[in-house]
Amino acid sequence: MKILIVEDEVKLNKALAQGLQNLRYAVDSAFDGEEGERMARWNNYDLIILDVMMPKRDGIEVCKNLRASFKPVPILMLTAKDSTDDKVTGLDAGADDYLVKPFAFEELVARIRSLLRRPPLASSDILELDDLKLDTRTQKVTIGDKELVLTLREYGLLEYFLRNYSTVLTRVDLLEHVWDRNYDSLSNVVDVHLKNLRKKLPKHYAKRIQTIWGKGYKLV
Amino acid sequence: MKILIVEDEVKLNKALAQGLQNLRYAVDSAFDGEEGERMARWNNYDLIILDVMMPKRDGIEVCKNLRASFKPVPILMLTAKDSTDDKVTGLDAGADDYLVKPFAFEELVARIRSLLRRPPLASSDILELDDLKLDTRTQKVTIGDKELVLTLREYGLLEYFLRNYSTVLTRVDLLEHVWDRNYDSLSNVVDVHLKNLRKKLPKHYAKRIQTIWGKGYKLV
DNA sequence: TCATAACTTCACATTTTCTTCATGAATAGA
DNA sequence: TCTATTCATGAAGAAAATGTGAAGTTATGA
Repeated sequence: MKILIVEDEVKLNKALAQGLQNLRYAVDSAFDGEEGERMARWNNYDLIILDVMMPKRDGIEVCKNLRASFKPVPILMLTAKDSTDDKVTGLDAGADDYLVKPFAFEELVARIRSLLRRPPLASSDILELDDLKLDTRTQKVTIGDKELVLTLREYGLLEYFLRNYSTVLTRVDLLEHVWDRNYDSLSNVVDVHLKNLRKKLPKHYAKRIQTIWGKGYKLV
Repeated sequence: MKILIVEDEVKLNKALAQGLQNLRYAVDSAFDGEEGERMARWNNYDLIILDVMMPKRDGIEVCKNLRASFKPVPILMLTAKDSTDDKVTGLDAGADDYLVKPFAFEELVARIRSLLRRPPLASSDILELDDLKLDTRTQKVTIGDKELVLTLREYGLLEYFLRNYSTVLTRVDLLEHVWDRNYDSLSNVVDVHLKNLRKKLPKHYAKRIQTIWGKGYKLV
């Protein structure tokens, strides 16, 4: 198991590294956010311990950047503050757990174990279909590294299809889950927005939203 | 994804609604327990945010009632109190998560994400006949690993036969269950579609839809 | 307030499936 | 065997569902 420690306090960094090495983890150290992010990109760590307050680039940003490029590695944040705000910002940025300084080494180890035990959390807030990715945090849709700009309804439809992969969805289903006001079912709004969505998707994705005649649609 | 907010503090309700709308959720609002419960029953929300203390009917009761009528929607409770007692009551009533007021909006969002991550429990029942399988969720019919493409009526007939294995079904039975509008019984629509279905099936399956002379058909 | 983008409605084109119909084949009973 | 009835089938027009462009309406943000 390989762990990256990103922490600017040199003493703490070295102490943690030593402690974890004693427990037979392979450990790399980085001493600022920039270096940490670079190392995280180039290697496949099993876990990253990430300090929040750091020179050059703070932990929140590093975390966001890694998640934005779909690195699903578990991230454990270290923070000096205990404010809800900080906690939430960290979790929202895509961290999996956080620990408030100062902490007992034993507690850190316990959390590391728990994170490593966890089944690989498939980049949990990102819905994927091959190289199409929909990030529910940033509400961005990308295909490869190209962003797809969708309107509210198009986004809603795509999200719902991704969450219900291969399920046949009727127009009423879609109206109920993507629209907030209720329409009479004889409107063809769904058809129209679906057409627009298909048009924005590359052809091979558009084809995967199949029309089930007399029933509705499904994503395959 | 559609969310129902049940919260009597109008200002808070509206603020939450606005905030969630900005995150591209479809949002409905209710301002007391009674209204909330009614809306929850009439619509299929992906999540319900439910205040505990409310006029007319409190959140605990609404939650219990919904669970009693088997609404499996994720429920996130909001409460002003932090007593364990309250928390337990809420979870006991069938809530899935719990948030104490005042809370940071970001934390609410983090919890919503976590609840929505839970895969929708789409009941997938599969009807089988040897290696012919019909999945009602995906509405896909396969024989071995080959897909059989059926039209609406063909699919309906096959499904009904599978559900009534070895029962003699009259043309009227089939008309009533597979067709929605009513035909005069002297039409031969059923015969025609049955012929088409048989034609698409491999011979040994086609033969198993037997003609019962003077009565109807049965699958054996 | 105005300008712009997004949404909804509508009318019509297109596609797919359905139903009818005519005819021939099969069956049961006399 | 003959006959009346029932069933099977191919083909074509009818009907229904879906796709689409454009106009009108609503919402949003500067």
